[in-house]
Amino acid sequence: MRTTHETRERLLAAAGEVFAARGFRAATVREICQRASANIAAVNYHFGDKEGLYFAVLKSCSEAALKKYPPTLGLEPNATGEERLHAFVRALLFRIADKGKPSWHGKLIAHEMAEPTKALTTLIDKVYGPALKQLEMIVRELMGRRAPVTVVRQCLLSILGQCLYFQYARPAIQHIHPEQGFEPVDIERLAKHITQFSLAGIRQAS
Amino acid sequence: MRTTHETRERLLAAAGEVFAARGFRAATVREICQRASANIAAVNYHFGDKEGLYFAVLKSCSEAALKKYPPTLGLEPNATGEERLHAFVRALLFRIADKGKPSWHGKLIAHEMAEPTKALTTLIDKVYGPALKQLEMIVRELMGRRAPVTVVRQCLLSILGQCLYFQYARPAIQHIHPEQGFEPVDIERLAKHITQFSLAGIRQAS
DNA sequence: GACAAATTCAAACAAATGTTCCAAACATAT
DNA sequence: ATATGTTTGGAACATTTGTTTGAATTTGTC
Repeated sequence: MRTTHETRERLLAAAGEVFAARGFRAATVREICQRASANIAAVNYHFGDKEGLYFAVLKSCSEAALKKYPPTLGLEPNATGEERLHAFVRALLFRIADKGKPSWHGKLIAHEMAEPTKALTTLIDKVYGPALKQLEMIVRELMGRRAPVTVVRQCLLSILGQCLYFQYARPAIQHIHPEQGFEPVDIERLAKHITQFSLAGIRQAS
Repeated sequence: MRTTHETRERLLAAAGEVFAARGFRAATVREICQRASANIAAVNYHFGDKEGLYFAVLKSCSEAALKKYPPTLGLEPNATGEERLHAFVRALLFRIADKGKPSWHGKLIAHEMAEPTKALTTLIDKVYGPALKQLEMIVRELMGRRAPVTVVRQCLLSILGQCLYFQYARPAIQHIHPEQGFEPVDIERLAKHITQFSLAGIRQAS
């Protein structure tokens, strides 16, 4: 039988919104089903239970985010280390600031960090591991072969921290600095700043 | 009547642990009362409702954290901008990495960020506003009077991002880099790195 | 010691929530 | 058209959770 899985898709979409807005625990299957115009029992039928739906959403979102903004966003094959760092930062920021489906991803991850479920480690290994390796190679190239691993790691965390801060502290930032926008123009500016800031930090540490 | 408020204090302590571990919604008053060896009705009697207890914990924790690690931690009155930046970063990191009562604070804030309640804006205005102003003055001093406000703000966010990342992504960091410790020695090293990294970034942006 | 206020306690309540059940509706293949 | 497997619908169930209630107990004051 060729199942169209219409309601399954609708559930996935609705669950993305609700989980992102309320977090796993606070989200109710009733609200999700209502938004999806599905029956209450639909979640259990299609995903086993609420947790199964959550994992499916997480998987779907992270894949969508990485697909829409790959870490090599608009990069020449023979790009320099500086250009590759900029591309990485830019893609990461756009992934965070996106307003469509991938944007749920950021909020879901934020909830995961504050209150990790079993899904977190899986997600890190499968989705973020490769991206992190990539950044590590960029930093290593910028610092030279002789840089100790601990220093490379610290620089890695500094770069990631600057980017992910916007995911973590968005509500606070918008409250303290209401003039800070999150439009594409602002993101571009931000990406340039973080790249320059980090390049200076990296060179100083080399 | 001179009320000793013993159970009130015990509730506050127990609630700190439980709220930090599970977040506001997932925490149950039953578990809190059990840990505090108090009756189920104690929360409502002493704090009105669960939310009242939560606000009280948040207030108590943030005050304790700022008191234990003031932003001027071990600073000479005639310190240089570099020294003051280092002191600020160091205090912030220690506040985050603390294992006692103030450590709950970090996790509570993480939950607030992922899912803001009314308490967040109040907390930002009352507790974090002053500390942020302080960092802004340090950065401004380092960058010189002629630095545009937008650039200062970006550097501010870069510094905060590097520090708060350890609060936000602790579970992920510990999973990816299990060799990264959070002991006082590690924090000192980290504070030095972030300070140097940021100083280079700031000078580059000036 | 007696009285009043404050606190604790056990029990129950009301609302919300994830899940299950089973019949009805639907789609597909023979 | 019939049979079979799949999906949906509505209702009910079992559990959890925050809150309330009213009596019992403790505490402070005179």
